[in-house]
Amino acid sequence: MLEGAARVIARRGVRGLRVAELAAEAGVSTALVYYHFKDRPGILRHALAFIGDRADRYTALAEGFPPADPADPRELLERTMLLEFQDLPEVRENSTAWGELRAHSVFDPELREELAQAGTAWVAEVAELLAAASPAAPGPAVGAAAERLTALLEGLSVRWLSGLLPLWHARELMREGVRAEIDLLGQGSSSHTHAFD
Amino acid sequence: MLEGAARVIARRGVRGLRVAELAAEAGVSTALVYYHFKDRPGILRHALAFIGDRADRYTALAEGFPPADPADPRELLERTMLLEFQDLPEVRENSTAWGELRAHSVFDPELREELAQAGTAWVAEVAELLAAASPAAPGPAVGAAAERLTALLEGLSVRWLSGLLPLWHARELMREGVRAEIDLLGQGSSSHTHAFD
DNA sequence: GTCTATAATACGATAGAC
DNA sequence: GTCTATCGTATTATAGAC
Repeated sequence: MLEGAARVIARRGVRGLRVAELAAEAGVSTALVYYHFKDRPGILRHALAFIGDRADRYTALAEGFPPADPADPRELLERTMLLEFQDLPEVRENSTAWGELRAHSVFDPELREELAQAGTAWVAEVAELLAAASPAAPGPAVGAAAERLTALLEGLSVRWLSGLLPLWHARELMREGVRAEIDLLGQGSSSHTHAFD
Repeated sequence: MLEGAARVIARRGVRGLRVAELAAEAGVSTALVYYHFKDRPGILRHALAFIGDRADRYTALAEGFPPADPADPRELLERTMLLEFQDLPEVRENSTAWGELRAHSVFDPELREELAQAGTAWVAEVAELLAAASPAAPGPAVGAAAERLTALLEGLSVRWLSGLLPLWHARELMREGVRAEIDLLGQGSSSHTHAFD
């Protein structure tokens, strides 16, 4: 039933989700949906949690996998970021639903808390990978790079999912972005501090 | 009336837009709204065009303005990108509405065409500024950098608007992003070409 | 062009049987 | 736990007068 909710959100968006459609998708009555989730916001809450868990699950895949496990940390980071850009139903569905929840949170303060938590954890994870790839870099610079990379990922993801950017191109831009940030971190902490504004 | 539509979209989102609310906002009856825009999709179409125009108008502001007009092209680019990150009602409203239309386009193919056009123009504009800031850089590299910077802007914008990122921080990350891409372009086109994947 | 109804329907939610 | 039936309301859209 939660899978059904994720599927419907990915197909219609958060506000496009109709309880009747979700019920049909899961092959049950609307009454049963309400029995389990109480009301519409309840559906959204559970779906959000489910989608978040599922994303964690396949993010964990980047570690422990085929070519070169303990290998180059830069490649591990690159692989992790590229996990979001795959034309597999589950990934596409998850990316779409997650992006929609993110976009929706602009208008729905209730969604923000859980989203903020997940978002912070995700940025921290990227920062950790980044730090491994560039051990000499100062903490704040790594944090900023992680925020930029995750924001870039989200921007590219929307373009891919709305068909504005072909998958291969999104992947290439993401890869180059990772390299750019790592280069920048490696380049050392000279000049680039500015106090104005 | 179009101002009203933009305002309501910024407040409730595309799918949260209610014809009655828009009518109230503009101080007219719902019937009059339908008289002018035909139906709900019509409202969206016109609102989208209006919001796009308004964005163009204030993007043009970055050129011809106070400190140092013919100055450093890098600073011009930086200023242009930062125009989206201002806590002024009109800017916030426009950013919110535009972001929402972008997000909504994932689910609504009809919105894509006009959105794609505006998006392409915007990327091209950034590419031009980028080329001016780094004249020696090869065209494709400049194009890629422009796509990354605009995608980064969009990702940061969503985070700012949903309260996940304070304005000053979004601005700082954007500024550093611009510098990173320009540095990268300046650094020359050595190594960074990859044929795998 | 602009209004006051009002029709038509879509949608969330619940009651009550099994 | 699960269903069928249905209620109440919110929302889009139109008719018809001014």
